[in-house]
Amino acid sequence: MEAKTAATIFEVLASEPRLSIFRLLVKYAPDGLVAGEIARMLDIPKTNLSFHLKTIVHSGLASMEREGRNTRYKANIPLMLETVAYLTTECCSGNPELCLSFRAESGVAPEFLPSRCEDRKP
Amino acid sequence: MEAKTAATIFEVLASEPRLSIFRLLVKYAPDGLVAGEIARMLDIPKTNLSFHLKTIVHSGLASMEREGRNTRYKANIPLMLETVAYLTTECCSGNPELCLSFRAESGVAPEFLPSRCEDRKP
DNA sequence: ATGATTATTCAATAACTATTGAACAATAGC
DNA sequence: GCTATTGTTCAATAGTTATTGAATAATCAT
Repeated sequence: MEAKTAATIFEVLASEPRLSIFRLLVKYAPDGLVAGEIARMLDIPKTNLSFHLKTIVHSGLASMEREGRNTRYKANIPLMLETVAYLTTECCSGNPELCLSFRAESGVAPEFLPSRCEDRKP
Repeated sequence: MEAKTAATIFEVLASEPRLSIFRLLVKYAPDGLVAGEIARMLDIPKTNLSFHLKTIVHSGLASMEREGRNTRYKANIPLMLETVAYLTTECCSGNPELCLSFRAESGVAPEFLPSRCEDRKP
């Protein structure tokens, strides 16, 4: 993943309304939700919701498709995983042993941490 | 990690200059770099660099310490790992099987993907 | 002390992002 | 065809973030 792409994705996740929208889409994956449902669930005015959804779709983190008069939005989970991988790669590149030692100290449960980045091949 | 904290961190990573700075600090972990070195390496005016470094430090993604007339900045790798964990959790919450299947299909090498999120306990 | 080096703060401006109500377009049901 | 429903686009405004040069502070070397 290129840095520019990554920055665009982080820009989406950097706004609280957008992060909420995305989390909701992940929760309702793989079917997703239509705009009206999102607006109701998060209590965001529809016009502002459209604005944010446009940004999210533009980043690639969600897809949209028309369904009659509704528009259905679905989270792009592979792209989210690629983003996770990007951050992990940043961590490991050049510093595998560091990554390993920090993982051991961090208070985060092991099953939520990236695995085996310290084993990767150069 | 709270959503608000995550949003702050994503805000840091959402700007290209800041993402470059952070990547550089990760690359030079654990010793970090002093401001002047960063400015030279990335060709960012020092006054603008200060501005961005302040944001990064405020988010917690880097620490700063004076060294004579230099200021040394170091990446906070554990916080980056927590952020990775947060994204992973978002992905998996409610959808472990989905996460698993997408991981299998994704073109990303397994050692760069979050592991065993599908095994986590509720 | 003086001058050179390093980095931050300040102030001004530029650029961008968010929010909202009103207008508009498209579809569905009668 | 009309009306209600669903969503998007537009325009105006508000708010926030980025960038820069000039001024300032702190340290080091002589």
